[in-house]
Amino acid sequence: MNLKQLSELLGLSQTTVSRALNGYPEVNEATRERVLQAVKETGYRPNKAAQRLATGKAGSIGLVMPTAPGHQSDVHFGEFLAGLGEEAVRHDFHFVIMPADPDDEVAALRRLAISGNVDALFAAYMRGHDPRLAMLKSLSMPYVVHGRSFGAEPDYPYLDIDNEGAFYDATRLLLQLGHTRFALMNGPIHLDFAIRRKNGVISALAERGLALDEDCISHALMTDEQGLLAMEQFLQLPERPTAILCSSTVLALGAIRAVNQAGLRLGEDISLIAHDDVLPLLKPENFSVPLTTTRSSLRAAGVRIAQRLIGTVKQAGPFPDQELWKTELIVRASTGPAPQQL
Amino acid sequence: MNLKQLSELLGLSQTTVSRALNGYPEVNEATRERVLQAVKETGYRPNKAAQRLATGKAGSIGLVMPTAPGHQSDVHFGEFLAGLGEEAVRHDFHFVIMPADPDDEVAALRRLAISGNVDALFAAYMRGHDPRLAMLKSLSMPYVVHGRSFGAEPDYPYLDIDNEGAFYDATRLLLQLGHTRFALMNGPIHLDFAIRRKNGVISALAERGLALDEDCISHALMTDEQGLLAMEQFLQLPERPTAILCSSTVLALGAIRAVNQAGLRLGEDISLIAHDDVLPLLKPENFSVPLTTTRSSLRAAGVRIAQRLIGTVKQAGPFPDQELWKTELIVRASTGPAPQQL
DNA sequence: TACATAATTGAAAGCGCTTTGGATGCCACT
DNA sequence: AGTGGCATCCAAAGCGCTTTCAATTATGTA
Repeated sequence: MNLKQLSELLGLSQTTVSRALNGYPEVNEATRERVLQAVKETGYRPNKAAQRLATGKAGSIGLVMPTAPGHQSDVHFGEFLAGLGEEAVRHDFHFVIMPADPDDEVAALRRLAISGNVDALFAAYMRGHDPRLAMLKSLSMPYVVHGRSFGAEPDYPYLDIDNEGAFYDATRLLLQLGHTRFALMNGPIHLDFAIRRKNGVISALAERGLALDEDCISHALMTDEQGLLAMEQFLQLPERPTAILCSSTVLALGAIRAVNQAGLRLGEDISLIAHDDVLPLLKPENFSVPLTTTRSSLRAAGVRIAQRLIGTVKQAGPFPDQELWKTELIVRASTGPAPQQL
Repeated sequence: MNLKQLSELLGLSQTTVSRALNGYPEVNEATRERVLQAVKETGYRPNKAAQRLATGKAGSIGLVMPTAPGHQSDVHFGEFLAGLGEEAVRHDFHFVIMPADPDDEVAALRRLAISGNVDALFAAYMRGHDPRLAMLKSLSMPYVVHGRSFGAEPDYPYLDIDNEGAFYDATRLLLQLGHTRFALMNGPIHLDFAIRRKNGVISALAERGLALDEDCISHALMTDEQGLLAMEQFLQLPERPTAILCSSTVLALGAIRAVNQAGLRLGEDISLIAHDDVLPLLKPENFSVPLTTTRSSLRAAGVRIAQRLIGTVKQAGPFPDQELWKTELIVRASTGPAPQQL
């Protein structure tokens, strides 16, 4: 069943039927009713490819999924996608996911844009001086970036959380509890959020005249395995840190195992604050010692970005170009006063 | 730059240029070279929407992502997607992801098929007597199902792992170690794999004249939280089970926490075997007591399904319609001889 | 040399939709 | 009666590609 058949069935022109379906005003209400009724009866669905060819609009947003043989799938990606999806489903939008080698993201993004398969683009895992920004700007297609790109002019549409503020606040709390020896378990240093979180820690420490030793920083993929390794390193330092800032609850998972294996007690010998993306899989309140966290829902960010993207495509009102979400600092049992010096 | 412009530039007809690009044999090699060269210079990219409209092929496979406000995102989904992606990227395929309410999957699948946006479909999270099978069969579109549907005639293309065999083998191992009191922490009972795994356990026990008590079975979402709760229940039973079969390492995470909190030792007081989907996030060898597992890579399954789907669309040789992968039983420290009766 | 055959190329007809640029009829108002 | 305005509707021209059918040229055969 296509438009032509439907219009013949109704004794109307394709034009009128098309207009009736797309809500144009110049069609008689009675006629519109008749068309809608016929659609219901016949189960007619417009062919998207034809619609797209005619309008240029696709009803979909494109994103690049970093993947490669051996590339670890990322829990955070799935969670964010769920948020995007939750909103997309309300507007009958879908995603076109272009899998791409992580080294090939710029090209993949361009391919996606040129393919004509998408109306808007989305990019995440931003890096410092990210080359994708220039590429996105050069396209005449709406886009929103999740995160920011350190070092780049902030003149692009983004949604980010206040990573620096989060880790600044977390560090301050630990300072107030009397800690003086800090360590940071961070994500890969080329990623924007890692840079900012590190800056947050450093500036809070600087206010007390403290510095963050290079030995007390780890940059690694955010897996529990890396968390374990990093923490083992920290614990072997001559001046063992007592306060740990941790970029993910996933890292914390491994870190805490290391703490336990060393016979130390979390929240007493070692205080730890992790950033919590609100992954359903890893609830900080369910850890055997519940985790103090800086919290911001990754999924909520997905919902919001989908809103902005879809809204822009549908020309539904202006959206703020830049949004910076504050995080919450939630205190649980993994933080406590610094142990007394012996 | 479109086909017309390109062909004018070359002084050829659109027909010839199109043929040159799509590898048709009836075009002179010299001409083809000339065309390919021009494409490189101009950066011409065929408009996918037009291509699709003309051919009916879209170069994409469709899948439904179960999602809804409050619906937990699933680590397993992301991992599987990564596998699909890894293969898709090799063939310049992409995905169209249709987010849908879990109760609405049949309709979502149909919408996806009718939309004309995809060449093939994929369905997962199969249930017993799954209604999607009839729907998929009625479509004239290639599809592959991940998992099977218990109770339905197995005449549809699927890739599944031998869930029953896996849990049968695991149970047998525990029996050989002298265990007699078993419990099963399973996924939601409506899911196919849960049904089969339960059957595997029951049939292995039956061979020794043992039965699985209803109190010793839990069916729940596979989160660590549910794992914790289920294990707490088990531990309070008058005849505490000593052997636990567990449908996911995620469940095991919570279960083990409960074991520790009860002051019991894993691998001594309690033996546990979990099914391992090879999630990068949760490696069983990294658990504080490394886990004995039945193993089958979810990601590998994704790769294989993408292969079959894409291969079918491209008409690249026949593929087996039904595949059943054996799992590996890998023994680590979480299993040990049954504790002596006191 | 004449004719069948193979190798190349093109013109044009769609694919199913949207949208431009009229038609048409009806009404109110000069 | 004549005019302009309005509400409806339609014919037809694309959107950019593939593919059928036909034309043209080159090659081989008798």
